[in-house]
Amino acid sequence: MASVSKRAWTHNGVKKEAWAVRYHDEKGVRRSKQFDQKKAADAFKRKVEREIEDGTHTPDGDSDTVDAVSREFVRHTEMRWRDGRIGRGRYEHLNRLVEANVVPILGRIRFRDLKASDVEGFYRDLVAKGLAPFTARSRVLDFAEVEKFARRRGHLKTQPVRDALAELRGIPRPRIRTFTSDEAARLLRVAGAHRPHAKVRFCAMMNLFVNLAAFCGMRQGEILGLTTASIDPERRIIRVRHNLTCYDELKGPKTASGVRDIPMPSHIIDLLDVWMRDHYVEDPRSLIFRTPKGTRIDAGNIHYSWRRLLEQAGLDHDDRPFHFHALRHFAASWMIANGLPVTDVAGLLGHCKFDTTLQVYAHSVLRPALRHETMERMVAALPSPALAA
DNA sequence: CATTGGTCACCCTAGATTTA
DNA sequence: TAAATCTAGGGTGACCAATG
Repeated sequence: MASVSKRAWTHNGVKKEAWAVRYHDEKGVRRSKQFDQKKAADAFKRKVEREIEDGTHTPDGDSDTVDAVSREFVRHTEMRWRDGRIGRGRYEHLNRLVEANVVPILGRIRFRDLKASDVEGFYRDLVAKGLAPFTARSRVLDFAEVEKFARRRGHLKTQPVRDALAELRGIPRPRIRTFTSDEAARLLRVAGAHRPHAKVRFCAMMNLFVNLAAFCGMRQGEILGLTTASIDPERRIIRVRHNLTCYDELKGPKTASGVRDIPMPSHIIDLLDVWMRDHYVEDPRSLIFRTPKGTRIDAGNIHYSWRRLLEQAGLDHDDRPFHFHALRHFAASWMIANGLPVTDVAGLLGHCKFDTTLQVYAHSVLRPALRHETMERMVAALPSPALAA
C-alpha cells in the first residue's frame, strides 16, 4: 500500500536527500511525507497502513479535522477580541476549551465525520474528568460555536453538536448557598475583629468588602472598581459606575442598569472614613482598594482571607463552602425580608429587569415556610363563611 | 529580640456561576 | 445562548505579628 524510497534532489545548487513515504489515502488521493532517516520513514509507513485499514487516517495536510478547524476558530476569535467585538476573557476561555478539551478528545476526527455520539462521548469524558454535569454541558455549548464556525467554512453540513445538546437537556443548574441572618451576623462580627497574624490593613479591607457585599449587595469586581469619586458621604450613597476585571481593566457597566446609587449605612461611611485616612494610597485611577504598592488585590488572597473568616465564624463545616458572592444573595434576601419591594431590590442590585432578581434569588424570596405563613395570615384577615360553618 | 508560622504579593490554570 | 466574571486552587518568596 505505502512505499518507502530514497529521494535526492538539488535546490539552489545544494544537493538534498530524504526518505519519502508515498501512499494513497482512503479516498485514493496520492500523499507523501519525507523523513531524514529510513527508520522514521518505515515507522510512518506502518502507522499509515494500519490507520488506513482502520479508517482512522487523517493526512497532515488536511484542514478539515476538528483540531485544525478548532485552531482556525481560535485565531478567528482572537481577531474578534482585537477588534473589540468580544472581551479578552471570552477569547481566553475559548482558547482554553480548544487546547485543553476539544483537541485531546476529538482532535483527530474529521469535522465532516463528526457524529452526535462523538459529542456525547466528549461530554462523558469531561464528566469523567470530574466536571460538574452542568459545566460539562456548557463546554459542549461552547463547542457548538466551533461547529457553527466550521459550518460557515463549509466543513460540514450536519449539526452533530446541536443534536447532542438536544440529548443533554434538563441538566439542573446548581444553586449557590446563601446565609441565614444568624450566619451573616457571625460573619460580620469576625470580619470586624482583627485576625491573629493578619495585617491590619488587609483586615480593614476585608471587613469593608464583607460589609459592602452583605449590606449593599455589591459584586467583588464592583467593590474593587470603587474610586474616590464613587463615595458620597454627604448624600450617603455609593455610586456604582465601574467594574475592575481580572486583567486590572476598569470597565464601564454592561448596560445602563448597572449604573446605580446605593444607600450607605452609617457604619460603612465610618469604616470608609478610617480606610481613607489610614490606608488609602494615591492611585492614578483613584481606585480605593489597592495593595500598598498600588497593584490589584489578588483574587486568590481575597479567597484565602474569606476562607479564614468562614472558619472563624464556624461556617466552613460543609464540603461545599460559601462563596463570597453568597453575601450578595444574602443582601438581596435580607432587603426583601425587611420589606423592600422586589422591584427596588432589582434596582439596588443593578438588574435591568426584576425577573432576573427573582430567577437568581428565588430560593430566598419564595421560602415555603414564608408562603404558608402568608397564606395563614391572608386567611385570618379575611375569614370566609366556609370557615365559620 | 530572634524565631516562626500565618499571611500576603505575585504568578499561574481551570472549573463554576452570573446575567443580558 | 453567549459572554462575561467569579471561585478554586497550586506554587514561591517576602514579610510581619505574635511568641517565648
